[in-house]
Amino acid sequence: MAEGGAGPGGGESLLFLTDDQLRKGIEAMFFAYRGFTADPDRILERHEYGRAHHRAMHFIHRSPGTTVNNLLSILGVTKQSLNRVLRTLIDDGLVESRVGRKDKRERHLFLTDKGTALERELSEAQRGRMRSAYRAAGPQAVAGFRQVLEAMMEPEMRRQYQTLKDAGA
Amino acid sequence: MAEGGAGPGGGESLLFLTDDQLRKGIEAMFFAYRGFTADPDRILERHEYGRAHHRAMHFIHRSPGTTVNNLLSILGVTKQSLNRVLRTLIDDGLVESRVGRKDKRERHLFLTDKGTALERELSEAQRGRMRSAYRAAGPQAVAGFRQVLEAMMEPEMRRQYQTLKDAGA
DNA sequence: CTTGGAAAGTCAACAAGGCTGACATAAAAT
DNA sequence: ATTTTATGTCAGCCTTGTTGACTTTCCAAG
Repeated sequence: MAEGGAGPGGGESLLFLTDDQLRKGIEAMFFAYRGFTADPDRILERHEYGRAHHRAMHFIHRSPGTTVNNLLSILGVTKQSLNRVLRTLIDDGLVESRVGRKDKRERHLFLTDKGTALERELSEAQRGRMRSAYRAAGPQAVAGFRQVLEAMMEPEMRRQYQTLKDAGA
Repeated sequence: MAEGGAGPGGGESLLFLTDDQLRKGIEAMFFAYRGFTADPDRILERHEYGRAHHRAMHFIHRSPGTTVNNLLSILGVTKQSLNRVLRTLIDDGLVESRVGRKDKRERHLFLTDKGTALERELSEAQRGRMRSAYRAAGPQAVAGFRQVLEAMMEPEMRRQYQTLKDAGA
């Protein structure tokens, strides 16, 4: 099985971390991320949207009623950039923006039925690939995959991720 | 490679793959990739370059003397797009382009000393984060990480990755 | 109550880096 | 001699980042 050393005996950790091993990890991230986005990208192209629209829809679906500011901190882009994407989604009737009841400065975002349909199409494609990869690698590998990814995040993003993760669990 | 079922009780594979588990994997990829590129991005900004320059330098460093066409198929962009980046790197004296000895149509690409220095700065930052993540997660997790990523790649990119992986091993 | 600042969102304009299409050159292959 | 291949270049477009300036709303201090 894959080099890894692995097995029972974590003392090997140091041997393991040659620059070459690290480089392979870096390239694996690079190529895998391309695969990760490939299926949604093909669908988005047909609908004349981009990855930015997908990201917005994903997190609105994930946390319905979230505010623009919330979304900004999750996506890590400027509000102007997000706003452009959001505007086309609203104009096209995929997203609904409701003025806050308590604080009228806020806009609460929801997917419409049409938006929900596209989000499902996109996420089903993406989950399909993830499912195959998980099946091919096995449960133990999946646990390791998640551990390494989590350790790779910036602390602030890890907090965002944990919050989302816990909310959904 | 990891026998599909893995671990004690391969029967868990199916239970495991709820949409919620898959969604967490998707979000983990999203947030982790941001961390993955964060350090190089900061360095690149100081040098007035972008991620595209980093990618080109990485693979030229990885396979010195590679041709433009080779690089194109690895990076998966158009020649016009790559050329823009390559031209600035050549003009700035980070990359050298030598006419092929055997086939004079080809250009073989090399990092200059200056290019090597910047590449090292970038890759050291990136390896630093990868190393911490690997250490935090442990050798077994690393093996799983690599297995899942590999399974997630498009077949063509997996071939590219394997070739590079083997060449360096 | 009013006023001044902070917060949320919007509009305008610019830059990086993808893309396509058209075309030029040199070298290799037929 | 002709065609194909490898590379480079110009022009122009699109998406999605950016900053700066502005409006509306809220809240808190006077």
